[in-house]
Amino acid sequence: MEAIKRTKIGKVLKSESYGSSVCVKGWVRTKRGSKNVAFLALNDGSTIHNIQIVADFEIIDETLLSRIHTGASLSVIGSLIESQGTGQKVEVKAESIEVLGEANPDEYPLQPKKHSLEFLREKAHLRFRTNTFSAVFRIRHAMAFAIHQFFNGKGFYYMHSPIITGSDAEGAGEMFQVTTLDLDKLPKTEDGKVDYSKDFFGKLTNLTVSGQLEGELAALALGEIYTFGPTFRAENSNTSRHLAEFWMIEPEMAFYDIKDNMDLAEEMLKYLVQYALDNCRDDLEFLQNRLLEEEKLKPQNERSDLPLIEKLEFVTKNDFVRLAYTEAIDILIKSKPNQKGQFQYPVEWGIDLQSEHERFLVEKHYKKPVILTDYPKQIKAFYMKQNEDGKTVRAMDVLFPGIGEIIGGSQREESYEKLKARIDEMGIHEADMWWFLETRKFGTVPHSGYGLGFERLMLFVTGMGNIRDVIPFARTPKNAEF
RNA sequence: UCCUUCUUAGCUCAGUUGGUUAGAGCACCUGACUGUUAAUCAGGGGGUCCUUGGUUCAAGUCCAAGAGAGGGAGCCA
Repeated sequence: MEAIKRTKIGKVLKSESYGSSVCVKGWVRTKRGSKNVAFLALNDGSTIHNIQIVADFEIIDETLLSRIHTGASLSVIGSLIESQGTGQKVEVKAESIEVLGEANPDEYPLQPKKHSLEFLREKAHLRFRTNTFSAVFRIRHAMAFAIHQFFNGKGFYYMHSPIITGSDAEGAGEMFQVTTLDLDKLPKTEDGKVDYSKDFFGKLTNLTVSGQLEGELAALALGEIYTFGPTFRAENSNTSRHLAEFWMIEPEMAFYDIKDNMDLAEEMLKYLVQYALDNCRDDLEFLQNRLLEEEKLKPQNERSDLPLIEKLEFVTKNDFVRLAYTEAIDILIKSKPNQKGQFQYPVEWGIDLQSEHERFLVEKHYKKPVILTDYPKQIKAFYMKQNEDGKTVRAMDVLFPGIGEIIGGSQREESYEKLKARIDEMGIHEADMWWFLETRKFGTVPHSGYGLGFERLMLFVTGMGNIRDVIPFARTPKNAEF
């Protein structure tokens, strides 16, 4: 038979050229049979939907069909016809089927049924082949693409901050050390310490915990930049919201004050959510239905207020609440759970807000995203701009329902003296920070920036509950399989 | 790292106050069925009850330690 060019299944399903010959390739999701005919659901990743292949035993050899099970890969040539069944509009009546790769049903772990996410986490190499994960990773692509589109459209430059860093002053968490030294035979200095001058870079180096400091350097010349890359934290965090390796978007903007910063963050989040609504409809609908099914098993009070798509639409249509830390503490002190002593951690000015406090503000009190600003300086990083009150800094955290902090940022301290004083106060090694300080010495300007956790955005957009399920291969304590 | 729950067939799970041969549904194999929608119906094969040690006449079940996983917390994005 003459070769026909493959058409992706997403396109075939939208076609109405009945009678035309098509070639589709993909992986079998289910096989159903009766006496004279078999039905194969075929998926190639181009859409959440499968194409139904009809294999008439008078045309397709039954021994060939016996080699086909869930998971097998096929190339099918046939004619596109209007479906005689009710579940789909079009289907392919097979004229020839080539088995590209068999999948032994005794060994292939995926079945045409619901698997637990925990089970699929251990089969991360195959979970792309499930509806849920193919939807999640198509959306992940769309979000990454939309981020570039958003910033490019605003004249931001995509800046590549280094992955390996020689400064340990970033202060965002425990770091992974990078070395080529032989750990069994470490070179030592005279006083018995490791001699890093013998290491690859001639000094102690780590994987980055943030591209922010380098991002600031670029912003103070290019104007508006963003980074988007992997970030590494060696924290022993075992939660559904933390990874040891995750992706972060960090815009830095010259001449932006804290309000400009908040405006940008809000506009960006709404743009991204709207992009998903406009471009990932089928996948969102699938994930929404999946969540609704899952929630049927939960007691009423644990169910979410809105279905996924309505929740996303709500975010795009409503302004975020903007609130100073001091006001937030007031609200919390006067709140019912506090009056009734239901908070585990007591509320008073100066504390770092705990999950339970953030959740109260976002999920109970306002029921919408909240941007908190002007935190006490003691609980925030050294580079944040100090307010005139001497007590607070121009930090901003964007809090989302169900997720908590999705963005953390601030206006940056542009005064050389104030920044240096803060570095001294916090005991940061000044010699490592000379380059950062020089930007404030030479032509300093007010500027701002923030960090968006890409996987936390993914949690929100997909409605998934565990961050390990929105990144292809999760790196967490005691787990770097695949 | 802390608190808590869990670990039984390939998957999801049941297994009573400790008791004799450990079960179900799905998946797989065989057969039936005139186009199915996670097809259906009948039959069949399939077990290191997470590991180690202990208590007991007897442990899937009780106790201890360890491993792994889930949920919550801390750290944060």
